[in-house]
Amino acid sequence: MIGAMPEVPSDTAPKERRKRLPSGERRREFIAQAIEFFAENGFESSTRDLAKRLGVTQPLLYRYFPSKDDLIAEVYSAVYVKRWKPEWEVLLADRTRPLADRLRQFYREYTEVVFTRDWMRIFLFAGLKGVDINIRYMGLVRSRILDPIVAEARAEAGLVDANGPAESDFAWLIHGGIFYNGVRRVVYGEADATDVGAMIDNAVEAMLTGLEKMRAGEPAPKVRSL
Amino acid sequence: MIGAMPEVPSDTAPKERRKRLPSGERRREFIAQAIEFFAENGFESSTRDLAKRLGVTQPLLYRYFPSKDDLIAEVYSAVYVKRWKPEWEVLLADRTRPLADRLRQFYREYTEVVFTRDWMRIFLFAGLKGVDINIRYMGLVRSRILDPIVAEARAEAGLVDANGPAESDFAWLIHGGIFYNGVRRVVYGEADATDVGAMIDNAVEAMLTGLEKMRAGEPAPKVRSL
DNA sequence: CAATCATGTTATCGATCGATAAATGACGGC
DNA sequence: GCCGTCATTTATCGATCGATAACATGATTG
Repeated sequence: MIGAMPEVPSDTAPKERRKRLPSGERRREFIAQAIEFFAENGFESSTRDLAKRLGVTQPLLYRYFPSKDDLIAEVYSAVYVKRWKPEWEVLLADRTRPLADRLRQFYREYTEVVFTRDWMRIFLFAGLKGVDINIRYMGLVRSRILDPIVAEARAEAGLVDANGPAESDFAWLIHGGIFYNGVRRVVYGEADATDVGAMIDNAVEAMLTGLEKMRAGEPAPKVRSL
Repeated sequence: MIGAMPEVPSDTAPKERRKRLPSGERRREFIAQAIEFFAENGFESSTRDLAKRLGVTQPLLYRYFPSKDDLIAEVYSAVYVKRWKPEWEVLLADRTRPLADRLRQFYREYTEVVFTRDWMRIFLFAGLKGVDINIRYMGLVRSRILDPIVAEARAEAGLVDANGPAESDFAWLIHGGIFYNGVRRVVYGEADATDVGAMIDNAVEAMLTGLEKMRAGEPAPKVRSL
């Protein structure tokens, strides 16, 4: 049946009839499309629908991935690991600039990655599925982002000792507020009109003033760096 | 087969062998258990597993609900509608008390409802499923909670005109931060150790000071109420 | 041009899904 | 104590799921 009617074989088009891609290229295409597919429809969607979207047959997926779960693991890796920018940690630690500047730039870059439909939805799907990768990711956010922010804020105020747990919690509060703004935008389709940059500016200011107030009850700094 | 071995009919126990509950009572039990079941396993879980948890057979569900989607709709209603407390709106508008007090009490009561495993997970599952009920719920939060908060803050400062969109956005930021704290607690199992009350107190203070700063650039109030 | 091998498809299995029809059995009214 | 009503179970249907085996085909190489 299929193939009997050649459905207008456009000679100009790349003639991408239906076959023969090199292994690596095909695999990359599978993962890239699987990200969007699972982000949109959830991980419980069928491999047949994914194959249909890819324009191949379903068993072909199993030539590239041993099981559906292995494909999903590749999706996780592509989204979580490969979109994390190590330069963020460098940026946050750059004491030649005021911390407020660094935070504004960081959250602009961070939201550019995270405030996307596939990142957000895959994060939420994975979280509800109970996979450990989300917990590890939040550990990364704490250790590489939030704790450094608190430390930088203390350093800018002339304090050198360790962070208190309350400060870390407050940084989580603002960070979570920013993140949830992305959830509202991307998952619920709200807040499109409002400006991300303005939201970030207000959030950064609230974070810094909140951290400052939180340090008010502490003893005066013994060493002033500047 | 079943019934041939009475599997130790404990005479002391309520002898809940396997049958005959009045219709209304059975229906309520189904919905109550379906909330926990779907919250834990997602809405794509099978009706057979739900029936097993309930100790009944799967077709019995279809005598009480026309379809699985109808049962899910009942779950939504039970979680979203019936756990919303109208007195929250009264509390927030009670101008005999300082706004900070009202906010601290409100968020303590609100998180008592929302920071539960089934509420949180059903909210997130429903959001990813794309059902409109979540969008309507967030409209409720804005109109009954956040906009009133902004209005109360302006009133306490002696302003009487309408809210600006930036203030509403900032209220969403802090509210989202509180909500996301619940996600971390309930969904990801983090932050159990830290105190919810302390987090709320810091969040309320940040919200009020943030709103105050946001009004700083505006013209002076023409009418002072007190 | 024929042999080879990796890519891709066809066909199909066993399990599980939501849902329906028919049989069963517990309980109250008489 | 029988009887009918209605809650509940047994049995089953058609669709869909992940996965596997067997077959087909295009490209490469000698």
